[in-house]
Amino acid sequence: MKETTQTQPGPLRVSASHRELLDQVLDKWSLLVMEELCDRPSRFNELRSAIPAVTAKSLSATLRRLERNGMVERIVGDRRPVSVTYRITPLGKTMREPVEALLAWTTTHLPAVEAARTAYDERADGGGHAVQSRPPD
Amino acid sequence: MKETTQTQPGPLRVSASHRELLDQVLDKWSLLVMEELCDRPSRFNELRSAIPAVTAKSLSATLRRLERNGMVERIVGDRRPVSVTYRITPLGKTMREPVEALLAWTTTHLPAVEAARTAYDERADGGGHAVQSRPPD
DNA sequence: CGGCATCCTCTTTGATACTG
DNA sequence: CAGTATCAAAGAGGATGCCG
Repeated sequence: MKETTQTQPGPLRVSASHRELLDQVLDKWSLLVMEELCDRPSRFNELRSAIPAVTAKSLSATLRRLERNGMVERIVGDRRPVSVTYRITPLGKTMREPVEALLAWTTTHLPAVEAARTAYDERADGGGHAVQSRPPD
Repeated sequence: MKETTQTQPGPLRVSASHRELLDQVLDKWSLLVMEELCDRPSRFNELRSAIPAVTAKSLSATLRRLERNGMVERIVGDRRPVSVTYRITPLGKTMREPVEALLAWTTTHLPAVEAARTAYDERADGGGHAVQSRPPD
């Protein structure tokens, strides 16, 4: 394990601006889209194919939001039936590292989380609360 | 063509399980609650005071979800008017690093994002799309 | 092909009130 | 104090249809 990073001093301040930005950038479809665009630029319908569960409306909204936040770039070709390509921006690329760290965390700890879920569900299922007494303060 | 030939950086796989876990742990109130509990254990109404915008219902739901996922621990004191304390678990602490990395990212890049937003809004306001021709493919 | 507009539903959230 | 129950409001998201 590498614990070279700061662990105990962190303020972990979650301001409204931070929250809003995370909401816009980590929402349901954004991560999938960013994942695709990190690999290569894609056109609208390529993205739809790559992410079958997304509807045109949601994809469109996601792309516009990401574009507005400077994460992706919308490139319109001058062909006839219009061809639009989306590409990740340099700013968008900077997001990759922290997001990957987060994803790595989920990969590492998902088993522990699932164990906790099972334990919790069994506890709730069995009857009352199995809690130990521990006087606070 | 290259399929999933990810190069140097990590895979960035966003599976359904990852997505679900992130949704449970990064949602609207969870980060605020975790932030509080990282500092010190707190009781229910302490958390309500610390996070004025949250309702009892939402806080309750958030805490139960975090508890189910093994991120926080619910400790019931044996006093008369019941005192319940919430404390972060070791598993919960492991989340702090990647979350802080993400928060640091927002802090670093929020100015760039806001600039992008302004530029986008002005572009949209001015009229149609200011698009440059760039033939894809 | 790449969208946006409309309608409609389903989920989430908040306000309020009540309980152990 | 620490919640739960209920209702109302809001919003995300899907389905469909049209347009450049």
